[in-house]
Amino acid sequence: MKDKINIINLDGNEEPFLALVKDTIKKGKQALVFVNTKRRAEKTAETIAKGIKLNNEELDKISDKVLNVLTRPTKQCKRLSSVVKKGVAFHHSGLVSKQREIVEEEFKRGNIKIICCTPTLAYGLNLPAFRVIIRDLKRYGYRGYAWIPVLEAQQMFGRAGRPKYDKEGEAICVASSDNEKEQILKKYIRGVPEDIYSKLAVEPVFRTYLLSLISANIVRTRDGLINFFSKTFWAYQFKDMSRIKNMIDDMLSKLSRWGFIYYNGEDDFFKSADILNDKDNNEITPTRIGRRIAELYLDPLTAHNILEGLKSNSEKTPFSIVNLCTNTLELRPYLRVSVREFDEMEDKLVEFEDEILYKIPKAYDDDYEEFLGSFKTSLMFYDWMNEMDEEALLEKYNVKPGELRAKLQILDWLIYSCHELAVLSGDKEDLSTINKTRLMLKYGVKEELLDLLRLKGIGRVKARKLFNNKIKTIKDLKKCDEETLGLIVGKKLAGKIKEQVTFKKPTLQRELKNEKDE
DNA sequence: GGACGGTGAAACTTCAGGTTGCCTC
DNA sequence: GAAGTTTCACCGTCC
Repeated sequence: MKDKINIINLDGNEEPFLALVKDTIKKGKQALVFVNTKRRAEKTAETIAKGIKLNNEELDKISDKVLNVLTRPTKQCKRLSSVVKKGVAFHHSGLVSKQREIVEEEFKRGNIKIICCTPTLAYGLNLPAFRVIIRDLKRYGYRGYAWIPVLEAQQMFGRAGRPKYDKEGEAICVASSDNEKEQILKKYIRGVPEDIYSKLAVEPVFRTYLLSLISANIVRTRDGLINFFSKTFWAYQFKDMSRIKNMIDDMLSKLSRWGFIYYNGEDDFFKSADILNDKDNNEITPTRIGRRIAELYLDPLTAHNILEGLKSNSEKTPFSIVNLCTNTLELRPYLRVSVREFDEMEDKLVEFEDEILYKIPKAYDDDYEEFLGSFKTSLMFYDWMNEMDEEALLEKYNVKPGELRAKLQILDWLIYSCHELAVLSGDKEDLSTINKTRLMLKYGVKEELLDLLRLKGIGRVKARKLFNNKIKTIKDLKKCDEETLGLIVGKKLAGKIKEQVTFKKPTLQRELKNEKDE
């Protein structure tokens, strides 16, 4: 297909993107509007919803569905629900996954006409529209406010034109001045995409792959590893094989020092690899822990730090486990600690100091700010475990429901990994605290509610209700008559609960079941 | 005189996303 | 860079 480039000059008072959106709907087509922040995605969706006349029963139903995805709708749920009524939606990582699914599905079905989104929708998903409007080609990043990469813009352009429905598609960049128009033409239309670089050179990626190659029995000697990496795109691009060899040696040495690999013929598992470098073809074997780390897809450094933390003499508490697992690369980026919060964080730090299982950096250290960020993130998890109201928690930490869920999911995986590491390192003492912590996080409850949560149909809210009515255990539930129970949790659920406690023994299996978003 | 509320300017803050990861009846 | 949020000075009103 041949690309056609047109420049449209819009005049009038209306915002250009609004005029474009209205035109799309008039044509009976759909559009994606790309913007540079989550907030802007929501605001733009609201502006569009106000500016168009679209409403039908089907949309009312979808709006309702979107509103009631969580037990209690958050501000964001209400906002999304109200724009969906008009056939408009916003889409970004802050949405709960169920809501994202609904928005995508209903766009495919043609019910939702316009989606205002961040780049989430440019990747992976097959969500083509007749028209793609790129409202923002600049975004705040590590280099300040700057143009987005050409590759990314092209990825967005590529969403336009639906193979089955349209012969062609339109990708429209919005410029705010003549000068900007020229820049956009030069960079994105006539320009060349950026080079692609191998990610293998990034240390966490490199060490993870190195361990998994050994662990999966793909390569078992130093020579073999060098040979393997010499054939990668990284080596092709990087060219300097001697530096790559050094990196491999350094990493092997670390992995063996951490006890994740050993060299055959050596009885000391922890002997440093650099002593053994001359034995190029000496077989490298993963230790049991090393193999498990690779299976868990954990970064070996994370695993090492968790193991060191577990070795600490301090007593393990739910907070200390959460904090240990939060202070990892996997949970980055951490929440930001603003200047205003600095003092508050330091006060909290004094309060929780004894529960931190690793060395706290000094205030003048380079990594102190990063540490405070991870500390703040663990405080958010701690509030969640202490049953803080979800809306209040989102507000306090300035996060969106989807982001909280995503972070909780990663933490769950890390705490499971922590459990596995504790088992393999023979640390039986801490297992029950680790398991307990994982459950408290899964349901967002204090320890005292865990017994009640073994039953189906009871979540954090109902369990708290029962507990506050002095029904604290399964035993209490057995004693309580169905009528009284019905007054607390509703008639229907009371019956179900009674059935569970009378006939079946509640299983703990439910506890670790995947219950998405709730 | 002092407490209080409203107003607007100035200062400050924030800003995308993420493969696939483990367990499971 | 832009939009939203917080802070603060200033002013008028009321008791």
